[in-house]
Amino acid sequence: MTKIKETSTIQANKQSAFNECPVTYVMEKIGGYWKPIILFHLLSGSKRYSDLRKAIPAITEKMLIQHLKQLEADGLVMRVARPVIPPHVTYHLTKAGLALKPVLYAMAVWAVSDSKENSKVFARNLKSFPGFK
Amino acid sequence: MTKIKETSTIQANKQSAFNECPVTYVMEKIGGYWKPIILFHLLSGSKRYSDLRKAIPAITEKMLIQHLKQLEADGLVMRVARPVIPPHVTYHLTKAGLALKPVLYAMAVWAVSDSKENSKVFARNLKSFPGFK
DNA sequence: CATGATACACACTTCAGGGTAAGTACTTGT
DNA sequence: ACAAGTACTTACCCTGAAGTGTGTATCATG
Repeated sequence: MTKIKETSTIQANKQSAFNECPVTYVMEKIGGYWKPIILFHLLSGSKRYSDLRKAIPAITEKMLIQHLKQLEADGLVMRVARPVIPPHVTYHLTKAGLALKPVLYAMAVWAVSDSKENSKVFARNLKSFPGFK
Repeated sequence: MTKIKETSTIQANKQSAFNECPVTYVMEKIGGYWKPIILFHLLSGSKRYSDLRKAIPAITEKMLIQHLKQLEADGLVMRVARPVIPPHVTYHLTKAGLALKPVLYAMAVWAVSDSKENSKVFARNLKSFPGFK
C-alpha cells in the first residue's frame, strides 16, 4: 500500500467521511476499478490466483495482487497457500465478504433499472468514455 | 467537469468496467468523497444550495456545485431555480435518486455490522487515517 | 541446461479527482 | 457608497490511485 502523507486535506476529508458516512466506509473497501470485479468472480466460488488473472484479462498482476492484499487486510477474502512447487494459492471470501452479496445485488438492481429508465443519460455517459461512438 | 484525455488506459479500463460491472456503474454515480454525503442530506428532504453548504461545512463551494451538477446530469437530483433576486435555488432528489435509498441503506447496514465484527480491522483502518491515535 | 509455470515484488510514470483562492452579477439594507 | 447575501465560475496546484515494465525463487520437464 502506498504511503500516505500526514499533511493533506484530502486525507483529512477522507477520514471524516469515513467516520461519519457508512457509505464511504463501504466504498473504501469495495471501491476502485477492480475490487468489485474481483469480488464478483469470488462470489461464484473460490479461485486460484492464476484463475483470477485469466478471468480478468485486462487487469495487470500488480493491480490484482494489490487489491487482493487489500481485500485480505480488510477481512473480505482469505488467502490459502499450499506449500508446494510450483506455488498453489487460492482466494476465498470470508463471512464478511459473503455478507456483501446483498449489497452488491442491490447496487446491480439499481444500475439496471437506472440504465433503462435513463437510457439517454446512459448514452451520454457512454460517449464520455473514449472509444465509443 | 474536467477534461478527459482520449489516450488513457485508465479511461479504457473505466469504460469496460462501466460496461461490464453494474457495481462500477453505481459507484461512478455516487462515488467520490462528497456525493454520498450530499445524497444523504437530500434524502431527508429538498434543500437550498446555501442550506447544503451549511449542512456540510467542510465542503468547498467548488466541490458542492461540481457534484450537484454531476448528480443533476446523471438524473439523480433536480435543480429548481426561482427567478428572484437574490437567487433562490433548491435541489431535490429525482425518482432515480430516491430509488437509491435501499442501496445506501444496504451499504450502511453492512458497514455497521462489519465494523462491529471486525473491530480490529476497523481500528487498523482508523490508524491509517492521519490525526488518529 | 534452459525453458516454462506459479505467485508475487519493486521502481518509475501518468493523470484525473480534489483542494485553494479569487472573482462575478444583481439587489437590498444602513 | 458600500457591505452583505446568494449562487455560482474560473485558473492554478497537488496528491494518490492506477498503469508499465522488469526481476525473483523454486522445481519439473524436455
